[in-house]
Amino acid sequence: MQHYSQDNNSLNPEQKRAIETIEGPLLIIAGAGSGKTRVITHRMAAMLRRSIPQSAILALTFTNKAAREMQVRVAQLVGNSTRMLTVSTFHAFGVQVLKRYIRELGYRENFSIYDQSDQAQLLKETVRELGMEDLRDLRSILTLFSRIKTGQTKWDAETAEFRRLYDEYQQHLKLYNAVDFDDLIVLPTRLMSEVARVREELEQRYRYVLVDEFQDTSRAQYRMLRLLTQNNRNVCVVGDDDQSIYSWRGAEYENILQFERDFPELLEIKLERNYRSTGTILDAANRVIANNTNRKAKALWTGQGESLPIELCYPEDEQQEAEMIARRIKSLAATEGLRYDDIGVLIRTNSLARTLEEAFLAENIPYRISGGQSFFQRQEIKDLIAYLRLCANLNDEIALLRIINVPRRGIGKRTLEQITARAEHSGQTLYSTISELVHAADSPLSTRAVDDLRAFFDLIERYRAQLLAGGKKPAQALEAMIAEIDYWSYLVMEYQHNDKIAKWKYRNLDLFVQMVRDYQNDPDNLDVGLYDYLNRITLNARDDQDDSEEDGRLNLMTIHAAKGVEHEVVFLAGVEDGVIPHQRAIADNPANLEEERRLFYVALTRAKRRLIISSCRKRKLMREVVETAPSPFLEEIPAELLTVVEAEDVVPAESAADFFRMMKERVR
DNA sequence: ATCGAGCAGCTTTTT
DNA sequence: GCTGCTCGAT
Repeated sequence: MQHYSQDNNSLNPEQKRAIETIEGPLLIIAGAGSGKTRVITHRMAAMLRRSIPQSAILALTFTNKAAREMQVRVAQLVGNSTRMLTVSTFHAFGVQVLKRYIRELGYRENFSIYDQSDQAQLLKETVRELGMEDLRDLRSILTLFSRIKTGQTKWDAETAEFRRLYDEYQQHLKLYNAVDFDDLIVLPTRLMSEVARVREELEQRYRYVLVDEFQDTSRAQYRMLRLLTQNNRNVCVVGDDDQSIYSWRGAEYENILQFERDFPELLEIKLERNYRSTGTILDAANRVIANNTNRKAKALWTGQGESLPIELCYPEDEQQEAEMIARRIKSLAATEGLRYDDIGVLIRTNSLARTLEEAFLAENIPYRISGGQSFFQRQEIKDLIAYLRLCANLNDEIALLRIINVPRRGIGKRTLEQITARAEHSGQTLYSTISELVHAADSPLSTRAVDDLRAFFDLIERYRAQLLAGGKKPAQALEAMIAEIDYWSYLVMEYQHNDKIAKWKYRNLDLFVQMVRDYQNDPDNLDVGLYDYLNRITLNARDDQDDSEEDGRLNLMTIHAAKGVEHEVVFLAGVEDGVIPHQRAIADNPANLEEERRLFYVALTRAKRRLIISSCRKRKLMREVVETAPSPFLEEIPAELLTVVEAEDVVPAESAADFFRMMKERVR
């Protein structure tokens, strides 16, 4: 398709070397578009050909999507099933380890995984319990907790006031038999360093470890990796410091330097030949990223000669920008025979998506959006999952609190307060307190409250038995439960003004049941149960769509989500000062400017052939329209690589009226 | 116990 | 311009 993409059978000498070096530590610095994925998958295939058993190989990726793709590609290369090969994210791997060994830490195997909204819920509850009125910024507190837990931050005078809250938060997690995302990394690490048997078993099994997107590993992840590999020393990491864009989540590309120190005998290979982009695009990207200090020297080059200039245009506002992009996409599809899925529209923040989506809808362009709210984050789905989670782990208080009165069953604030007080007093979990109250002869609650509670208790007990009993089909049980709790009536009640929403939500429940059914019918999942499914859902929060069914669609995504992706044509929208670099990102720390530049670099290098950048003169941000200036990064692209296009030239007219006037003139 | 009005805070990125 | 939360009224 692309005349300059790499031939399927040929590998350049560096790639070959990377693939054939199987033993010992290996550091691959892989520039954008240098065939990184290709090298990793071929390397794994080479390992298998040398009779290294699948089960001895562990490949760690950054997203679930990347993991799936890698697994498929290796399977294609070896022409065989790769079921015993472990390809997963750090977090999913952590779950596996915890499932096997978490007892050593005093948890049980049916632990729940708390995502950020569960965490926020738990934090709120903890704040309330400690009687701290000052709710302040929950999110920044959670960020602090995360940094404490992963060892990025230590308690100091400034943060001391939250220490008690943190301890309490931790205690609650344990009591609920729940772990948060950071625990998925931190607890396995602790297990490996504190329990000799765990580490021995793991390193005996995983004798060969690969890590993709190494520049985005956190310190905690690196610690885990080092423990796992420092005896075997067969560890291959692949990364590019110029593409490190997750420092806000704890990524430290300095891990590359640490790796060199910890594995001094390593072999370092640089992949600098770019097979993806035209010379123009690559040149622009190189020039931009050269403005960053503190990077590993690297010179990407391509065999490609001259090519299309990068287009730059300045629409009046986001409306005009969106229309321009939509029409341009249509004309590209018509004149150049491009498929919509050859095109990517990249944005810095999710909030920019809406206007673009409207324009695509208006122009009938099928699109898919990655990022944004996931299916599993929707209220109705979270409700259902909470039921399942409670059945799986009766201690999961966050799940219990979510659904104890959803749909309404008469267990209101007062009743709940009484139960909570009692539970706190006796140091027991809410659920066992409920069990006690339901069975007790004398109860401080009214008869009616007890009856309502008993109905709830019985419901959970019954479905718990059904859902967990081997052989029984969870999907059927789930379906029966939805009917029994009459979630439909609940939706009708809640959305009486808008039965469309109610219907839509109910349909989502159906979809969810279908997903559970598909999962339980998949022969690959025969040996796994409800817990595994729930865990998988939590970890798969974002990329949950069936990509296979989405062929032929335009890709609209954040730059973060675009990592590892490439497109023939890339539109880069909203390239304004304050959007990229994002104002918030540089406000608290000017050093973040370099990360914003890397982000811009990643965006540029997604394009193979054509790059179209737009920067609006005005933009509606929050509630008001503000004048915007072009991103300073644009000045870092040499002018001769750019051609400025008038938005009006691309878009026939600003309004329908103008459009018709023009048409008339033409006819005349 | 439930509902609705009014208000606050928010939109940086995600496993 | 939206969501989620609190509080007061029923």
